[in-house]
Amino acid sequence: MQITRQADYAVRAVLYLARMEPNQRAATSQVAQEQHIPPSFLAKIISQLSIAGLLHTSRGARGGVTLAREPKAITLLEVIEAIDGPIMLNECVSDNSICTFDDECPLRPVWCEAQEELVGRLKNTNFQQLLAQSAVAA
Amino acid sequence: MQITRQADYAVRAVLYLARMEPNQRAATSQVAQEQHIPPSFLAKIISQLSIAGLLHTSRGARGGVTLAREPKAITLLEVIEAIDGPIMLNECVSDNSICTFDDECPLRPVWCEAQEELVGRLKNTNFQQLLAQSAVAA
DNA sequence: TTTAAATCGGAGTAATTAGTCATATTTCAT
DNA sequence: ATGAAATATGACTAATTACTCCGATTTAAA
Repeated sequence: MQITRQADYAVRAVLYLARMEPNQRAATSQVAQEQHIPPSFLAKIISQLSIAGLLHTSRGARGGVTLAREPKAITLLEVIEAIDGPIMLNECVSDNSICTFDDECPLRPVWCEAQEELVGRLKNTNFQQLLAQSAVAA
Repeated sequence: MQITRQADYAVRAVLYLARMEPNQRAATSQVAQEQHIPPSFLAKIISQLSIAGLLHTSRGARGGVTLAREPKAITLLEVIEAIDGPIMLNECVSDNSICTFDDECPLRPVWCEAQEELVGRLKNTNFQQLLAQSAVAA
Protein backbone atom coordinates (compact mmCIF):
# COMPACT_ATOMS: atom_id res chain seq x y z
CA MET A 1 0.00 0.00 0.00
CA GLN A 2 2.63 2.46 -1.06
CA ILE A 3 3.45 4.26 -4.27
CA THR A 4 6.59 2.85 -5.78
CA ARG A 5 9.92 4.52 -5.28
CA GLN A 6 9.94 5.10 -9.02
CA ALA A 7 6.76 7.14 -8.87
CA ASP A 8 8.03 9.12 -5.92
CA TYR A 9 11.25 9.86 -7.78
CA ALA A 10 9.26 10.88 -10.85
CA VAL A 11 7.20 13.35 -8.84
CA ARG A 12 10.30 14.84 -7.27
CA ALA A 13 12.01 15.17 -10.63
CA VAL A 14 9.01 16.92 -12.16
CA LEU A 15 8.75 19.25 -9.18
CA TYR A 16 12.45 20.03 -9.53
CA LEU A 17 12.00 20.89 -13.21
CA ALA A 18 8.95 22.97 -12.41
CA ARG A 19 11.06 25.08 -10.11
CA MET A 20 13.47 26.01 -12.89
CA GLU A 21 13.17 28.86 -15.35
CA PRO A 22 10.85 27.94 -18.22
CA ASN A 23 12.63 26.48 -21.28
CA GLN A 24 15.79 25.85 -19.30
CA ARG A 25 17.12 22.33 -19.47
CA ALA A 26 18.50 20.22 -16.68
CA ALA A 27 20.60 17.12 -17.16
CA THR A 28 19.31 13.94 -15.59
CA SER A 29 22.53 13.71 -13.61
CA GLN A 30 21.89 17.15 -12.16
CA VAL A 31 18.37 16.28 -11.05
CA ALA A 32 19.61 12.99 -9.65
CA GLN A 33 22.35 14.64 -7.65
CA GLU A 34 20.22 17.37 -6.16
CA GLN A 35 17.30 15.09 -5.38
CA HIS A 36 19.47 12.18 -4.22
CA ILE A 37 18.06 9.76 -6.74
CA PRO A 38 20.22 6.96 -8.18
CA PRO A 39 21.21 8.47 -11.56
CA SER A 40 20.88 5.36 -13.70
CA PHE A 41 17.52 4.68 -12.18
CA LEU A 42 16.31 8.22 -12.79
CA ALA A 43 17.38 7.96 -16.41
CA LYS A 44 14.83 5.21 -16.95
CA ILE A 45 12.14 7.07 -15.10
CA ILE A 46 12.71 10.22 -17.14
CA SER A 47 12.59 8.16 -20.28
CA GLN A 48 9.18 6.84 -19.26
CA LEU A 49 7.91 10.31 -18.42
CA SER A 50 9.09 11.43 -21.83
CA ILE A 51 7.26 8.60 -23.55
CA ALA A 52 4.17 9.54 -21.55
CA GLY A 53 4.46 13.06 -22.98
CA LEU A 54 5.11 14.83 -19.72
CA LEU A 55 8.73 15.76 -20.45
CA HIS A 56 10.77 16.70 -23.47
CA THR A 57 14.27 15.30 -23.66
CA SER A 58 17.11 16.31 -25.94
CA ARG A 59 20.17 14.18 -26.45
CA GLY A 60 23.77 15.18 -26.91
CA ALA A 61 25.91 17.83 -25.30
CA ARG A 62 23.87 20.61 -23.69
CA GLY A 63 20.92 18.33 -23.92
CA GLY A 64 18.68 17.60 -21.00
CA VAL A 65 15.12 17.58 -19.82
CA THR A 66 12.30 20.12 -19.63
CA LEU A 67 8.63 19.95 -18.79
CA ALA A 68 6.46 19.34 -21.81
CA ARG A 69 3.72 21.54 -20.34
CA GLU A 70 3.47 24.34 -17.84
CA PRO A 71 3.40 23.19 -14.20
CA LYS A 72 -0.23 24.20 -13.89
CA ALA A 73 -1.15 21.67 -16.56
CA ILE A 74 0.53 18.67 -14.92
CA THR A 75 -1.17 16.86 -12.05
CA LEU A 76 0.32 14.59 -9.42
CA LEU A 77 -1.95 11.84 -10.67
CA GLU A 78 -0.60 12.05 -14.21
CA VAL A 79 2.99 11.71 -13.11
CA ILE A 80 2.28 8.84 -10.76
CA GLU A 81 0.15 6.92 -13.23
CA ALA A 82 2.69 7.48 -16.00
CA ILE A 83 5.07 5.41 -13.91
CA ASP A 84 2.96 3.04 -11.82
CA GLY A 85 0.03 2.67 -14.17
CA PRO A 86 -3.50 3.29 -12.93
CA ILE A 87 -3.92 3.52 -9.19
CA MET A 88 -5.82 0.55 -7.90
CA LEU A 89 -6.18 0.02 -4.16
CA ASN A 90 -7.32 -3.56 -4.61
CA GLU A 91 -7.61 -5.97 -7.49
CA CYS A 92 -11.35 -6.21 -7.19
CA VAL A 93 -11.85 -2.53 -7.90
CA SER A 94 -11.22 -2.97 -11.59
CA ASP A 95 -12.32 -6.52 -11.99
CA ASN A 96 -15.36 -7.52 -9.98
CA SER A 97 -15.66 -10.84 -11.75
CA ILE A 98 -12.97 -12.40 -9.61
CA CYS A 99 -14.67 -11.53 -6.34
CA THR A 100 -15.12 -14.55 -4.12
CA PHE A 101 -18.11 -13.05 -2.32
CA ASP A 102 -21.01 -13.76 -4.65
CA ASP A 103 -22.57 -10.83 -6.43
CA GLU A 104 -22.80 -8.42 -3.58
CA CYS A 105 -19.43 -8.17 -1.93
CA PRO A 106 -19.50 -5.61 0.88
CA LEU A 107 -15.76 -5.00 0.51
CA ARG A 108 -15.67 -3.69 -3.01
CA PRO A 109 -17.55 -0.44 -2.30
CA VAL A 110 -15.11 0.36 0.47
CA TRP A 111 -12.17 0.10 -1.87
CA CYS A 112 -13.91 1.91 -4.70
CA GLU A 113 -14.83 4.86 -2.56
CA ALA A 114 -11.42 5.09 -0.93
CA GLN A 115 -9.79 4.94 -4.33
CA GLU A 116 -12.03 7.63 -5.80
CA GLU A 117 -11.18 9.90 -2.93
CA LEU A 118 -7.46 9.37 -3.34
CA VAL A 119 -7.44 9.67 -7.10
CA GLY A 120 -9.54 12.82 -6.94
CA ARG A 121 -7.13 14.33 -4.50
CA LEU A 122 -4.12 13.60 -6.71
CA LYS A 123 -5.92 14.79 -9.80
CA ASN A 124 -6.73 18.09 -8.15
CA THR A 125 -3.13 18.78 -7.24
CA ASN A 126 -1.03 20.34 -9.98
CA PHE A 127 2.59 21.40 -9.88
CA GLN A 128 1.88 25.09 -9.85
CA GLN A 129 0.07 24.59 -6.57
CA LEU A 130 3.01 22.64 -5.23
CA LEU A 131 5.38 25.40 -6.32
CA ALA A 132 3.22 27.94 -4.54
CA GLN A 133 3.37 25.81 -1.40
CA SER A 134 7.16 25.78 -1.37
CA ALA A 135 7.27 29.52 -2.09
CA VAL A 136 5.11 30.27 0.93
CA ALA A 137 7.21 28.01 3.10
CA ALA A 138 10.53 29.51 2.00
CA MET B 1 -0.24 1.40 -4.58
CA GLN B 2 -2.25 -1.65 -3.72
CA ILE B 3 -2.87 -3.64 -0.58
CA THR B 4 -1.12 -6.97 -0.79
CA ARG B 5 -2.96 -10.08 -1.81
CA GLN B 6 -2.21 -11.37 1.68
CA ALA B 7 -4.12 -8.53 3.29
CA ASP B 8 -7.01 -8.95 0.90
CA TYR B 9 -7.14 -12.66 1.69
CA ALA B 10 -7.00 -11.88 5.41
CA VAL B 11 -9.96 -9.53 5.14
CA ARG B 12 -11.97 -12.07 3.19
CA ALA B 13 -11.16 -14.80 5.67
CA VAL B 14 -12.23 -12.66 8.62
CA LEU B 15 -15.43 -11.68 6.84
CA TYR B 16 -16.12 -15.34 6.13
CA LEU B 17 -15.67 -16.21 9.79
CA ALA B 18 -17.82 -13.27 10.82
CA ARG B 19 -20.64 -14.72 8.75
CA MET B 20 -20.63 -17.98 10.68
CA GLU B 21 -22.46 -18.79 13.85
CA PRO B 22 -20.58 -17.48 16.88
CA ASN B 23 -18.22 -20.03 18.48
CA GLN B 24 -18.37 -22.28 15.46
CA ARG B 25 -15.02 -23.22 14.01
CA ALA B 26 -14.00 -23.38 10.38
CA ALA B 27 -10.96 -25.22 9.08
CA THR B 28 -8.49 -23.18 7.12
CA SER B 29 -9.01 -25.51 4.19
CA GLN B 30 -12.72 -24.79 4.25
CA VAL B 31 -12.23 -21.03 4.22
CA ALA B 32 -9.63 -21.41 1.48
CA GLN B 33 -11.90 -23.47 -0.68
CA GLU B 34 -14.94 -21.25 -0.37
CA GLN B 35 -13.00 -18.03 -0.80
CA HIS B 36 -10.72 -19.37 -3.53
CA ILE B 37 -7.57 -18.66 -1.60
CA PRO B 38 -4.51 -20.90 -1.98
CA PRO B 39 -4.79 -23.11 1.13
CA SER B 40 -1.11 -23.22 2.12
CA PHE B 41 -0.92 -19.48 1.73
CA LEU B 42 -4.01 -18.88 3.81
CA ALA B 43 -2.57 -21.06 6.56
CA LYS B 44 0.27 -18.60 7.02
CA ILE B 45 -2.04 -15.63 6.91
CA ILE B 46 -4.31 -17.13 9.54
CA SER B 47 -1.30 -17.85 11.67
CA GLN B 48 -0.35 -14.18 11.51
CA LEU B 49 -3.87 -13.07 12.35
CA SER B 50 -3.79 -15.41 15.31
CA ILE B 51 -0.50 -13.98 16.53
CA ALA B 52 -2.01 -10.52 16.13
CA GLY B 53 -4.81 -11.61 18.44
CA LEU B 54 -7.63 -11.30 15.92
CA LEU B 55 -8.31 -15.03 15.63
CA HIS B 56 -8.23 -18.04 17.89
CA THR B 57 -6.95 -21.26 16.41
CA SER B 58 -7.22 -24.77 17.77
CA ARG B 59 -5.13 -27.63 16.50
CA GLY B 60 -6.00 -31.23 15.97
CA ALA B 61 -9.06 -32.98 14.59
CA ARG B 62 -12.19 -30.78 14.72
CA GLY B 63 -9.87 -27.88 15.27
CA GLY B 64 -10.09 -24.72 13.25
CA VAL B 65 -10.40 -21.01 13.45
CA THR B 66 -12.78 -18.55 15.09
CA LEU B 67 -12.82 -14.80 15.56
CA ALA B 68 -11.20 -13.70 18.78
CA ARG B 69 -13.67 -10.84 19.13
CA GLU B 70 -17.14 -10.06 17.93
CA PRO B 71 -17.30 -8.68 14.38
CA LYS B 72 -18.26 -5.25 15.66
CA ALA B 73 -14.94 -5.03 17.52
CA ILE B 74 -12.74 -5.78 14.51
CA THR B 75 -11.96 -3.08 11.99
CA LEU B 76 -10.75 -3.39 8.42
CA LEU B 77 -7.69 -1.40 9.39
CA GLU B 78 -6.71 -3.85 12.13
CA VAL B 79 -6.85 -6.83 9.82
CA ILE B 80 -4.94 -5.11 7.05
CA GLU B 81 -2.24 -3.74 9.32
CA ALA B 82 -1.89 -7.08 11.08
CA ILE B 83 -0.71 -8.44 7.75
CA ASP B 84 0.86 -5.55 5.84
CA GLY B 85 2.08 -3.52 8.77
CA PRO B 86 1.15 0.14 9.12
CA ILE B 87 -0.33 1.74 6.03
CA MET B 88 2.10 4.24 4.58
CA LEU B 89 1.32 5.83 1.24
CA ASN B 90 4.87 7.10 0.82
CA GLU B 91 8.14 6.65 2.65
CA CYS B 92 8.36 10.31 3.59
CA VAL B 93 5.13 10.20 5.61
CA SER B 94 6.80 8.42 8.48
CA ASP B 95 10.31 9.66 8.05
CA ASN B 96 10.62 13.25 6.97
CA SER B 97 14.36 13.29 7.55
CA ILE B 98 15.06 11.64 4.24
CA CYS B 99 13.13 14.23 2.21
CA THR B 100 15.20 15.66 -0.60
CA PHE B 101 13.24 18.90 -0.67
CA ASP B 102 14.80 20.97 2.10
CA ASP B 103 12.71 21.55 5.20
CA GLU B 104 9.45 22.47 3.60
CA CYS B 105 8.58 19.82 1.07
CA PRO B 106 5.21 20.54 -0.54
CA LEU B 107 4.67 16.86 -1.28
CA ARG B 108 4.64 15.51 2.22
CA PRO B 109 1.40 17.19 3.31
CA VAL B 110 -0.36 15.73 0.29
CA TRP B 111 0.61 12.23 1.28
CA CYS B 112 -0.05 12.76 4.95
CA GLU B 113 -3.56 14.04 4.36
CA ALA B 114 -4.42 11.35 1.84
CA GLN B 115 -3.16 8.71 4.22
CA GLU B 116 -5.11 10.07 7.15
CA GLU B 117 -8.25 10.01 5.10
CA LEU B 118 -7.72 6.43 4.01
CA VAL B 119 -6.71 5.14 7.42
CA GLY B 120 -9.67 6.88 9.02
CA ARG B 121 -11.99 5.27 6.54
CA LEU B 122 -10.63 1.79 7.22
CA LYS B 123 -10.65 2.34 10.95
CA ASN B 124 -14.30 3.33 10.85
CA THR B 125 -15.34 0.18 9.05
CA ASN B 126 -15.93 -2.83 11.25
CA PHE B 127 -17.04 -6.31 10.27
CA GLN B 128 -20.50 -5.98 11.69
CA GLN B 129 -21.12 -3.15 9.26
CA LEU B 130 -19.80 -5.28 6.43
CA LEU B 131 -22.09 -8.12 7.48
CA ALA B 132 -25.03 -5.75 7.47
CA GLN B 133 -24.10 -4.66 3.97
CA SER B 134 -24.20 -8.20 2.64
CA ALA B 135 -27.46 -8.90 4.44
CA VAL B 136 -29.10 -5.94 2.77
CA ALA B 137 -27.80 -6.96 -0.60
CA ALA B 138 -28.85 -10.59 -0.28
C1' DT C 1 -3.94 -46.77 21.29
C1' DT C 2 -4.19 -45.82 16.82
C1' DT C 3 -5.72 -42.96 13.12
C1' DA C 4 -7.24 -39.05 10.85
C1' DA C 5 -7.84 -34.13 10.93
C1' DA C 6 -6.09 -30.13 11.83
C1' DT C 7 -2.50 -26.24 12.85
C1' DC C 8 2.69 -24.97 12.96
C1' DG C 9 6.96 -23.88 10.94
C1' DG C 10 10.77 -23.72 7.81
C1' DA C 11 12.72 -24.11 3.34
C1' DG C 12 12.27 -23.44 -1.39
C1' DT C 13 10.39 -21.22 -6.15
C1' DA C 14 8.50 -17.45 -9.42
C1' DA C 15 7.35 -12.74 -10.36
C1' DT C 16 7.72 -7.95 -9.49
C1' DT C 17 10.33 -3.90 -7.81
C1' DA C 18 14.61 -1.48 -7.13
C1' DG C 19 18.72 -0.53 -8.70
C1' DT C 20 23.46 -1.18 -11.38
C1' DC C 21 26.31 -1.23 -15.35
C1' DA C 22 28.04 -1.14 -19.85
C1' DT C 23 27.35 0.28 -24.42
C1' DA C 24 25.32 2.64 -28.28
C1' DT C 25 23.74 6.87 -30.12
C1' DT C 26 22.99 11.67 -30.64
C1' DT C 27 24.55 16.46 -30.69
C1' DC C 28 26.96 20.69 -29.40
C1' DA C 29 31.36 23.09 -29.45
C1' DT C 30 36.00 23.55 -30.85
C1' DA D 1 36.09 16.14 -38.10
C1' DT D 2 36.55 15.07 -33.41
C1' DG D 3 35.77 14.89 -28.49
C1' DA D 4 32.88 15.50 -24.72
C1' DA D 5 28.32 15.58 -22.89
C1' DA D 6 24.16 13.96 -22.89
C1' DT D 7 20.08 10.50 -23.54
C1' DA D 8 18.60 5.45 -25.01
C1' DT D 9 18.64 0.72 -24.21
C1' DG D 10 19.27 -3.89 -22.74
C1' DA D 11 21.23 -7.16 -19.62
C1' DC D 12 22.25 -8.12 -15.03
C1' DT D 13 21.67 -8.40 -9.52
C1' DA D 14 19.13 -7.94 -4.88
C1' DA D 15 15.04 -7.61 -2.19
C1' DT D 16 10.25 -8.18 -1.54
C1' DT D 17 5.87 -10.48 -2.57
C1' DA D 18 3.25 -14.47 -3.68
C1' DC D 19 3.08 -18.55 -3.42
C1' DT D 20 4.26 -24.23 -2.76
C1' DC D 21 5.80 -28.24 -0.21
C1' DC D 22 6.78 -31.14 3.42
C1' DG D 23 7.44 -32.78 7.80
C1' DA D 24 6.35 -32.06 12.84
C1' DT D 25 2.96 -31.55 16.28
C1' DT D 26 -1.44 -31.53 18.44
C1' DT D 27 -6.04 -33.39 19.34
C1' DA D 28 -10.57 -35.68 18.87
C1' DA D 29 -12.75 -39.85 17.95
C1' DA D 30 -13.12 -44.84 16.79
